[in-house]
Amino acid sequence: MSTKDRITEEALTLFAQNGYDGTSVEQIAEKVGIKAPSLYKHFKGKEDILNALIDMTEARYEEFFGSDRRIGKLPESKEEFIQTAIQRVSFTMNDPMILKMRKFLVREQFRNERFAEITTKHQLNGIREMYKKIIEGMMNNGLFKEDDPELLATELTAPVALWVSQSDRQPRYKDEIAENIEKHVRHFCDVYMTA
Amino acid sequence: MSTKDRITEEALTLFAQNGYDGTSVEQIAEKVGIKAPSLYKHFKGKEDILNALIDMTEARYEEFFGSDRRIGKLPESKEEFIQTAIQRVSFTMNDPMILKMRKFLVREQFRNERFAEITTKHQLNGIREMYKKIIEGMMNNGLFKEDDPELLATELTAPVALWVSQSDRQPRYKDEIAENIEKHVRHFCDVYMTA
DNA sequence: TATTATAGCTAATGTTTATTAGCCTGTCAA
DNA sequence: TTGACAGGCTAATAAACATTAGCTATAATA
Repeated sequence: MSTKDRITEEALTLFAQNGYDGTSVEQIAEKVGIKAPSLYKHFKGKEDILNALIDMTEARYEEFFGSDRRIGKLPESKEEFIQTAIQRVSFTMNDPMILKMRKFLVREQFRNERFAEITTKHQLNGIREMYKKIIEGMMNNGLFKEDDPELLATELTAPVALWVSQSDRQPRYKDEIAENIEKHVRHFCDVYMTA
Repeated sequence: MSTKDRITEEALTLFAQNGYDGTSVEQIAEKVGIKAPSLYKHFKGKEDILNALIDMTEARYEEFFGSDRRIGKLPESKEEFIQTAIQRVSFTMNDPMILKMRKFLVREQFRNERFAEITTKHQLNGIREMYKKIIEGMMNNGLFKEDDPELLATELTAPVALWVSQSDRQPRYKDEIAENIEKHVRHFCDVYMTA
């Protein structure tokens, strides 16, 4: 892996842990295994790293959740819907890169408009839009009762998003949170799915 | 107002805006109208201010949302339930002190266990517990269909919490967010309330 | 009235931090 | 072989920062 990539990698880890203002250029350099001034051969300055990171975060997010291909084929039963939903959450909750990106965003969301916007997409609109499409499709297939897909997507994803952010903050409750999520998803399906 | 109180007040504003690490003791002093060294007549150091603030945040939170008296009398109709719910959200979203406390917590939630815990209570468990009690009571009065009050409370409050945090981040969408919240609350009531 | 505590101030200190200047070495193309 | 460049290094710099020392004036207290 190139030094430049190692820098962004370690910077993301540190920014997620201690925030941008709580991280020094020297700390980043040390983790990479170089001296701080060498870092300026790859980036113009500290803020340049931050901008590279937000670009990377956006790109990775797009890659993971953006494409319609991510939806894959529509679940054909209640149990399949539940399984894929839970599996998706588990991935989101445990993948180290996504976890870091989420903590990074939560910490820096107030830095400027762009950060705010990406944070909203990342933890609110993105996943909701995805489920809106899935639920819409499954409504057409008669697996969901007729209702507003947007509202249903919100009611499914919002509790999950909140619990995931709790697990970022208090990882020791992960198991309990996973249970809550499963219970919630099952209840949601009982209420809004047919049969 | 005492100088000590003015210090915590201005510190909260600045910490909410720029974070703890992004705020200098000098900035706080300037807003208060004193010089930085004078601040040490009231607090042992910067971290001492932080701790005073988290105490204050917890106390205010308890005051606003903690007591059972906050629940007041149970709503006696669907429309009353909706009205009080929306009114509560509007207060939460717009009260300047609560808004600052929330931004402060979101920014500093990873600082230590205590911050994490208070953040979870503040934006997750606290409000859910309150609505769990309300919904439980209204179930007994026949206004809600029989169901798990905890799950219903989650499904009501989680989307609201997420939208409120969006409005902290992107206040220009406040109106749209308020609309979404009202739509969501009405849909929730249509599904889970009787008649 | 004499004294003491409070709460402000200026000046200073030591540390941390981001960044720059300038040097050295290994790699690769001309 | 020469020359240029990439990417590392050390040393230095200037600014920001938290904090301390010590002075002073005012207000409360004895």
